[in-house]
Amino acid sequence: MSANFDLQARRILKSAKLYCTAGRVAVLRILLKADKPLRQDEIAGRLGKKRFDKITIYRTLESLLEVGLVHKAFLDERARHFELARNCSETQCHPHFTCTSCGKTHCLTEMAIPKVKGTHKGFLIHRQQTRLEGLCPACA
Amino acid sequence: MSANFDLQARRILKSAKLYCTAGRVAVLRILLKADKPLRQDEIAGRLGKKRFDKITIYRTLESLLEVGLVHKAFLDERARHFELARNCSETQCHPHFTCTSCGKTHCLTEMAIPKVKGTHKGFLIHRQQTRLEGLCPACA
DNA sequence: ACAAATTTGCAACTTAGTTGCAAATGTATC
DNA sequence: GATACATTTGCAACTAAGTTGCAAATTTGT
Repeated sequence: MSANFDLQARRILKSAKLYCTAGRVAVLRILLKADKPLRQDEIAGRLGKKRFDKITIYRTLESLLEVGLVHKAFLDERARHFELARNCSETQCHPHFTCTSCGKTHCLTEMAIPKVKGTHKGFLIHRQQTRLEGLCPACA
Repeated sequence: MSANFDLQARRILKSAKLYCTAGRVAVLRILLKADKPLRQDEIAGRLGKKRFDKITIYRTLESLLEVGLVHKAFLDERARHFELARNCSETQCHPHFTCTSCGKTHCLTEMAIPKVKGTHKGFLIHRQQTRLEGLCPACA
């Protein structure tokens, strides 16, 4: 299982034409296993004894962003959150739901958000992201 | 005109049962005149010679947030952006559009975003915010 | 004008993220 | 697997954004 994620991470990096380094494999592995957007320090925490400098983690995320493998999530928090660009179309990312009671964030990957049409008063819309707030099943 | 904004700001503060202080009037005035979400330092810049400590500005925004007069905008920037809760319904804020070419952000106040229905797999959705990306009229 | 409640400013601090550069690692080629 | 070149890494020092605690100042209701 563990090895599988590693292999998958390596394949992904290779096909994105990125140098396949220990740090990148480790970060990508964590993102592959994650079910929600993570902050730099959360990623660092999940690295366990494989320690990488925070700047390395930031730069890895930056590289993954550049090739479109990773997206930033827009949450009501000070730190940036990153996640694999999964369950996303070219024009729309899956919505993120944050519970106003417990504060936890969930990816609503199966939810269909109506898309806005391509142009509006001269604005050419390429991408759409939705943030939802309310009560999660545990708090409702 | 100037005086009108002041009066308006005072009235708003009064009806929100907030202490009507010079700092709050000044910040609210700026938000009333603004056509897009502003950062703390942008507000400070627009205060001109009326100087207030940044913490005062932050706390003012915090007070206005608490009574629902102000919202945070979700943009791809490090600093938080605040705007008056205008052109917003209880359940949905107007979308923010950021141009990927010039970087400017616009409020698309007249745009109707389809609302997600109330509940989804146990998630009770109260509020929805949309972020759009693409090319603005000037860059398209 | 007074007392109580609230807000303000300051200085010091935390947290998130960035810079520059030399050392280390990865990749392609022989 | 050694070489040369390109890219990435780690460090230390830094910037930017936002927060804290508290005493002094301001606002409000009476």
